[in-house]
Amino acid sequence: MTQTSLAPDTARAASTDAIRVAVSTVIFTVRRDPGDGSGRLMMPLVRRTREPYECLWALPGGWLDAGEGLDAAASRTLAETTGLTPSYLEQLYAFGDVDRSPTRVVSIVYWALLRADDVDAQRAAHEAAGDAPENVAWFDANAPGTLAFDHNEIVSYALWRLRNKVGYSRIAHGLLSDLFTLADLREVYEAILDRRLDPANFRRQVENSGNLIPTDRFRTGSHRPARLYRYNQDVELADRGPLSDSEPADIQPSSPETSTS
Amino acid sequence: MTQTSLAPDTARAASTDAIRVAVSTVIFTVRRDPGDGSGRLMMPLVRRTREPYECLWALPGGWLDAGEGLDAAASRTLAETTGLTPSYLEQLYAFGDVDRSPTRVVSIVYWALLRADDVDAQRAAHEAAGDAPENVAWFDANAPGTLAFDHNEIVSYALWRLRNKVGYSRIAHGLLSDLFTLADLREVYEAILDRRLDPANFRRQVENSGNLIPTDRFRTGSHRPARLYRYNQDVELADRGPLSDSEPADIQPSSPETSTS
DNA sequence: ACAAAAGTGTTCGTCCTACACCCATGC
DNA sequence: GCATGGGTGTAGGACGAACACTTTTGT
Repeated sequence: MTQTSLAPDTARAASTDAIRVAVSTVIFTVRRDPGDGSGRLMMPLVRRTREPYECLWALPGGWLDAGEGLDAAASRTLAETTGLTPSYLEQLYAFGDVDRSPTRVVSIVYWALLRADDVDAQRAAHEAAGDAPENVAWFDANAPGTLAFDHNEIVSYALWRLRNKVGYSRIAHGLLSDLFTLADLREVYEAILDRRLDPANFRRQVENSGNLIPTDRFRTGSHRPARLYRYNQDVELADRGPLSDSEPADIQPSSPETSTS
Repeated sequence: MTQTSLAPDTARAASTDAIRVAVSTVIFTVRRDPGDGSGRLMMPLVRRTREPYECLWALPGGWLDAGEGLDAAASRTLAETTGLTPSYLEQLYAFGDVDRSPTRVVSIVYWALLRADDVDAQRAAHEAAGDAPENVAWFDANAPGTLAFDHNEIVSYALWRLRNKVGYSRIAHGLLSDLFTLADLREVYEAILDRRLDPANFRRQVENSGNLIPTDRFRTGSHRPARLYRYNQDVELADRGPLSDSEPADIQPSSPETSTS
């Protein structure tokens, strides 16, 4: 599944019982709602241009190449289909039910985070280069509508994992730019957890966690200026267990080749 | 920081070799040490009978069949290679580095738990039926020696996950029989976490968790009799997220055939 | 009687939560 | 001045760690 608009021509056509391996990614970002000004968790999806599930929206992804690892395949297919390069990438789960696709496909699914300022920057870069990806649209991660394959279930699982992990790791920082106020950070937490947090208690929690380095800069413009903070780079972005040293999920820019057609 | 040690396109192998999908399982049980009487975390491994890594010990597993789901494949290959049927089974991670095997193999790895009383019972049943699995031996999960492929790394990750999960779910119960004392349960926790726990505080914690139902039976034989407890079956064995309702990792007996992939 | 495990009680420190309150800026 | 978000202080409750203590058995 999840061959988005990517060419599956390379796949051997005949053998019906071959098990193919695909890689897909659930990628989140937080965008400020123009309405009430609160942050909303958003997700880019790709419209399918062929059967099965033609015209339905699906997770970005593609086939695993014989010469690339799983992490690399996730980065590559994500860039090819959406033009985006995430700030954080982690494997989510392998989905392999027999009936999840008309042909037998095992999907290694990743989940990723994208910094708010990167969304527009990367899109603008693609616009300028004339290689803007087509068939990509942004959806409310909490209500993406009916998706292709078992992708609704996958998105639910990714959301569950994100909400869990925000409680015991620093992944929320993967959604912010280098400098941010505590209100920015709290907005991300509130978008993920979908509930309001006490500003006073939130401040103390993140200050005591030792992850934040206060700068001497402030953001002005409304009311009392708010201090800007930076991440402590010594601390891991997220707890990934003993696998964290093997491949730290740092993404290389990986020149996105125009291929969405 | 943008450079990740990824195989460049020059390394993309000549033939478009098919990517094969394997399923392996890290299975844990707690056995009482004959020496000091404390519980020890043990793990069955299978000796490889062919290249690569011939004669080295490896995780039980096998190839994914075209007509079976991932969970079913994990149960089947585990039974085929070790003759064991676990009490708990959950997907761990998908390993797919290009160089983790001479041929390109993506391994969907599961981890499983086995009740202490099931180990001997299942082994005795196989002895009687004359289909006792060969090339299977039990190892200390904390020091299994040098294993085939990347299986040392996989075992480390499974141990990390087990130690984490024992803190916020009831998986320890997957290692005990139906009736058990609080000392039995504590012994399991101590074997997993590899440290001693205060009996008094441990008692209150598990009693307040609502997972235990006290029976009116006691275990006698040494010192003051200890009350026997039973699990509250209404509570999930482990927190599996939104996937828990899809396939609750309950194992069907699935006739075990002796083999060693 | 004694040892040892089962089980209870109490104290202390830490962390989260709610909420009152002060501070600094734009208007 | 006044509204608003930034930032501090503080009291109360939940919970875990440490440990003293009582209970009940086998020997």
